[in-house]
Amino acid sequence: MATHGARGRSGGRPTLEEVAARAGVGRGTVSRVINGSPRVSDATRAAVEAAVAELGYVPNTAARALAANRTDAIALVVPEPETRFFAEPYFSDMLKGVGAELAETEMQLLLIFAGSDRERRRLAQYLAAHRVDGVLLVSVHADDPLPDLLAQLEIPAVISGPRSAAETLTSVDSDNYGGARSAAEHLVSRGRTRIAHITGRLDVYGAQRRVDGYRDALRDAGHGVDERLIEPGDFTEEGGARAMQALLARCPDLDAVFAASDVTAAGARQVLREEGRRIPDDVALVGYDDSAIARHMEPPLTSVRQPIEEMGRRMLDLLLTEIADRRPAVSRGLERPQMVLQTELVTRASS
Amino acid sequence: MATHGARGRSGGRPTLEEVAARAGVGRGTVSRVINGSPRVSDATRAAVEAAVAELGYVPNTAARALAANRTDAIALVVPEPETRFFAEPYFSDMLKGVGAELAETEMQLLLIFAGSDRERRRLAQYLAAHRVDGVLLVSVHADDPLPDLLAQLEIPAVISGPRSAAETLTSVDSDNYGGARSAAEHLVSRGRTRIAHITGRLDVYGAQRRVDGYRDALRDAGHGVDERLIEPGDFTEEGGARAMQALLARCPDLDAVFAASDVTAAGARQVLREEGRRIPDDVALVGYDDSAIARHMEPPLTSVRQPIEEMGRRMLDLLLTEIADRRPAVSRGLERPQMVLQTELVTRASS
DNA sequence: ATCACCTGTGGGAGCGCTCCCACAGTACCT
DNA sequence: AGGTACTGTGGGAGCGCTCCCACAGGTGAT
Repeated sequence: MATHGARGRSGGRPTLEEVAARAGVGRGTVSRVINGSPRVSDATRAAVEAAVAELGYVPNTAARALAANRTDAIALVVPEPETRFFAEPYFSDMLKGVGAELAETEMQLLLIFAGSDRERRRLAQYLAAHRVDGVLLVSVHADDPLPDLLAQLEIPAVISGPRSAAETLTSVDSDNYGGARSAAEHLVSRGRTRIAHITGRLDVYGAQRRVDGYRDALRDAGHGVDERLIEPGDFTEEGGARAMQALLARCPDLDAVFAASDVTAAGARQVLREEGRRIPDDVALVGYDDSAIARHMEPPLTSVRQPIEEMGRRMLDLLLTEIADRRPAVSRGLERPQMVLQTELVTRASS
Repeated sequence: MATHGARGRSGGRPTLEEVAARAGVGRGTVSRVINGSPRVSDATRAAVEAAVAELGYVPNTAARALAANRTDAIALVVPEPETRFFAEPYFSDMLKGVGAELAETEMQLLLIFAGSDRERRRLAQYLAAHRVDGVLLVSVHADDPLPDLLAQLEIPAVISGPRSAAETLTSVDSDNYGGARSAAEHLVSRGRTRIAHITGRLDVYGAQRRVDGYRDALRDAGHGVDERLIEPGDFTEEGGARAMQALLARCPDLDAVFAASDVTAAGARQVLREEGRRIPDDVALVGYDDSAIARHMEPPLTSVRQPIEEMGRRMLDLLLTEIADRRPAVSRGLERPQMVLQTELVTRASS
């Protein structure tokens, strides 16, 4: 077996050097072919490709990473316990979008949960070691230090819901304001006048924007805003039930509810039913997300659809661009892109 | 800034060399401390650790991987489309077990779906590049070529359900035979005499073993086995419904059904209900997996519990051992461990 | 005093790539 | 003929580690 090098290798994987020897060219040329550089003649390229095929050459990722100072991997970081990840379709849809887009590339996707303190410490260590070229961040709360850590380490990152209007990271979001507004306007157009809102977690910026949209829609419709019709929730089913109880106790005359998520709406529905209110006859109900829950609810739930898969795809696009530009946009003095995708109201029997 | 080396570096991450200089020791010594070698004096170790802390040194994974020829990463390969992964609690439980055990180590877990042909080709490439030190394989069908590829590449691997009694890979499994047997015996003890079985996909070895357990239990109870009471399913809800219809048409006198999964049982329940059979009064129903579905079914479903999380933990244990031994067990002439975990029948109102 | 044998340490060589400089060859101007 | 500019190519240097050989210094036997 014709190998060179001092340490006798035992017929392991072929190296660039061996491919070069076989093709009768230099190391640099093989590298150029492997990496798709245009500065190679057609004949040479063909010879190299033949040698690669004959030897079954596969580049050594570690060597490449060391020499080129990149990893060809990106992380999808979910700052939640795994349980929530599996429970909420939001995440799997996002993953699907990212995965689909990523299949076009040579990049590797890592899924990292950072729900517990321990996991977060691990993640920090991981990022400090620069084991990924970029990070996709979903579901981040307003006070999360993760984005700052990323900025400090100069790791390209894209966030799925900005933390505030002044988000410094590149972000992709759906139009929470517009979505909420369309839901409230829809209820107004159905002749409802006492429209309540169960909010999401208010430390999530998008939840605040939904409240804004709801408020503005009612005000512009000339209904005015009754603050007693607004009850905070937390995106969960129990939170929705709790809020619904509070609302019914406070305003028994309400005739519609706009919930900040489908899961919240499910909790509200349960309480409405127990209290003998018919949906939609007595109380119209609208949710947010247009998840499977909405379609399977009894009656089927009107809901605001977010293009989550597309958000995933766009996030990846933006991240890859940032990585290609090799620096976070801010350190190049550019403004961070803030992409906002439109929502769509899906009308069903509940309203 | 005190850096050496020809290519002027711009104050990037500290290297081993810099830590060594700071601690006043050699490169080798720092490496020994980092890797926990015992051959270092306490004083030196302390000095190195101080330097590491001061400089915020984090080892460069790529360099380590290149020099040591390992990646410190393992893959959990799911030969299914992502959709099924999220739909079936089996996978997330398994992931939880693996994740918990892995948190103890420095290893990185990759989640890889290989449902489509395209994804499988990608995976093959990935494995050929030896980008992971080992592989955890779940839900593999009898004719899957993946295990052979792994063996050929000499990548340590552990499989979650053996493909056959002659599985060549290290495997972890629950006692499908015993689990099915306990389910059937339970129905017998409840006085049922016409006990049907809806099987799983029969190209999955575990599904076959469940049929065996069912058969033996009935035979040993002196009931004999009526082959018309066995109907093939495929672990899905639709499959369960279809099989239930066939069974009712063929054997209207059946008084119990043992389904190969909870999801299958859910499909069967739907049909039984439509046909006006009461559960458990007319027909007793038993499932398999003891998933959330079983607890939430109406009536709650008796089911065979598999310790899936523990299976995940055990798989990881075995894999890490094999990696530490640095060769797949078979090439060292050892017999592959075949670990089998016990199941437990959880009795509820459906039987 | 000599030898053997520990423990702890330093540093050369090498892992398999990419980057980049150097240079041969060709083409097209002055 | 000489200059300039490009294309295609080879190969040195270096990425930041681990591995391992060499060796200093100590200890206890002969």
